[in-house]
Amino acid sequence: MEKPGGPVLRIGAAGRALQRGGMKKALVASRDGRTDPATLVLGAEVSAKTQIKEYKEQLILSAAANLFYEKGFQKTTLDEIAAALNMTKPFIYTYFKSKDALLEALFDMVYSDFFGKAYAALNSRLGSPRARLEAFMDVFVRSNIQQHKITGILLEEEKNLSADRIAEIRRQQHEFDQRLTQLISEGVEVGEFNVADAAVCSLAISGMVRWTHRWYRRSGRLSEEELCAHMRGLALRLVGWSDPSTLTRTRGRPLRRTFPDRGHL
Amino acid sequence: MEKPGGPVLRIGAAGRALQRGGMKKALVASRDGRTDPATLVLGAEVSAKTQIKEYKEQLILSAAANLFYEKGFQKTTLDEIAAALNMTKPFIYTYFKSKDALLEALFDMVYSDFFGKAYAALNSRLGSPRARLEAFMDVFVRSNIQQHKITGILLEEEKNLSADRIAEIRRQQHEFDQRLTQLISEGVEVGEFNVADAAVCSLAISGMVRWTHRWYRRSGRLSEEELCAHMRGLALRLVGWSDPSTLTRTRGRPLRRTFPDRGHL
DNA sequence: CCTACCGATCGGTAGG
DNA sequence: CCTACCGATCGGTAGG
Repeated sequence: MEKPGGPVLRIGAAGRALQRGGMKKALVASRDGRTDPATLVLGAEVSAKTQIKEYKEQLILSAAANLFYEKGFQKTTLDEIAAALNMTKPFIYTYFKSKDALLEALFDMVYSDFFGKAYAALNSRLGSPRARLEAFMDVFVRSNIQQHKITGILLEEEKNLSADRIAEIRRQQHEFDQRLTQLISEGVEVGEFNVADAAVCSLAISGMVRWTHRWYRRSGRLSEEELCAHMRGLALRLVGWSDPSTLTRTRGRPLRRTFPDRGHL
Repeated sequence: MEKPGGPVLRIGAAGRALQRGGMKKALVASRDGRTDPATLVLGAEVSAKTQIKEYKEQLILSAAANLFYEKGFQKTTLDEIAAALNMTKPFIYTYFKSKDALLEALFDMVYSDFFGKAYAALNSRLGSPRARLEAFMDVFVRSNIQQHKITGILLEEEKNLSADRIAEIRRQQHEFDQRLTQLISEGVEVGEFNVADAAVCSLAISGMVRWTHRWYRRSGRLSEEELCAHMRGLALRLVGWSDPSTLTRTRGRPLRRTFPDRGHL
């Protein structure tokens, strides 16, 4: 349902070169693998410079994210981030105005990417509540595991942001919860779902998914697809899904006749 | 199923006195409300001193926990903790040997209390898997909401502990996951539960419950009892519970005839 | 139980 | 893009 690898912190060939040989080799790898010829022809000098600038910002953020994930934001020093890039601290200050700005940039990247995709899945006018919930779960789970380092940072370093940013994040999180709750309520109205409290159910789903960043590893027993399938099935259980095509009604109440996750498990 | 208020950081009359008037008033409140006459008669001077010492440790930990929760461990200074107690920094050092020791003590308190209760519920030889799961959920949810500040600290400040302590915590967490998985597997074997992957199901339950510390407030819409009831019902859905007394078998497979959470919702 | 202090760390910058 | 540095913060302690 979604291509692997969002636009956030692609650590591909250049990222691996970075880990081996530092910033300079990474820039060479970048030119090899990522140059867009059209841009070079049309945009000439200026555009290439812009591209390199943005790429360096990505490399700095990538190094910062790795260290923030391993040691935490506060225990990571700018000298360490610079060392991971084979550079020195003032270099970072030519791209980011402060240590806090690095953390903010990481939040921006994930949030702008994730909410867009999640809301597209939740809101799509095509499809039953069940289909939309499944599409949403796919986005949600994949975002958590593909960006699992950044997901961890988002959860644990929130308090290091400015009060304004924290308020903004809480607002977005609240809207996210409301939209998922809304989808569940719609499912209840059309008789596909059956829940006592749509808000609690929505938060249960969020917790179940967000906790995965603590235990799931791509190198482990379950593939990404398998985890998604399990999580979709479990979400359908939480919303009390029943297939309208197979249910009969007893005193106005839908009676479940299939296992909600039979198709996946 | 469990009395409210575990032995961890009881912030009762003395704690409130602390917030109003600092350490000295809190000690007075302590003598009023908590003195055990038997101890005074038998243990005389020494025992009373020990009691006061332990009580001061509790007050320090309580002040530290509040600040760690609000600002995070690293951003909280010892001077701030001392100020919250109307004392100065060296006072804290007569009870704890370092800032890290404060965090470790908080972890110790919760872990020693919680795992004991949780394992008692999980292992009790009396009762069906369903009954044991419900008892466990009750302990798990209540622990999360009654100690919700400390629960938050446990989750977010783990990385500030020593490597040894982190390893120990991971080991305990892993054992916890395995025991819950074991209960689910037993339920599947006797036909009460129906899950594709007991380990994933167990982690889904943990995530669902642990996330509550992010959104549940006792002052909100749901009472503690109501939240517990919802969470029990949702856990039963996740494990695919079906009541053995009402199910019939079709090709060897139990067919669910009741809503797993009807009793609660 | 406090006053007064040390010493290390680290974010940030001047100047080239 | 680096060398070299400043200045503030803060955990921890001496001495009373």
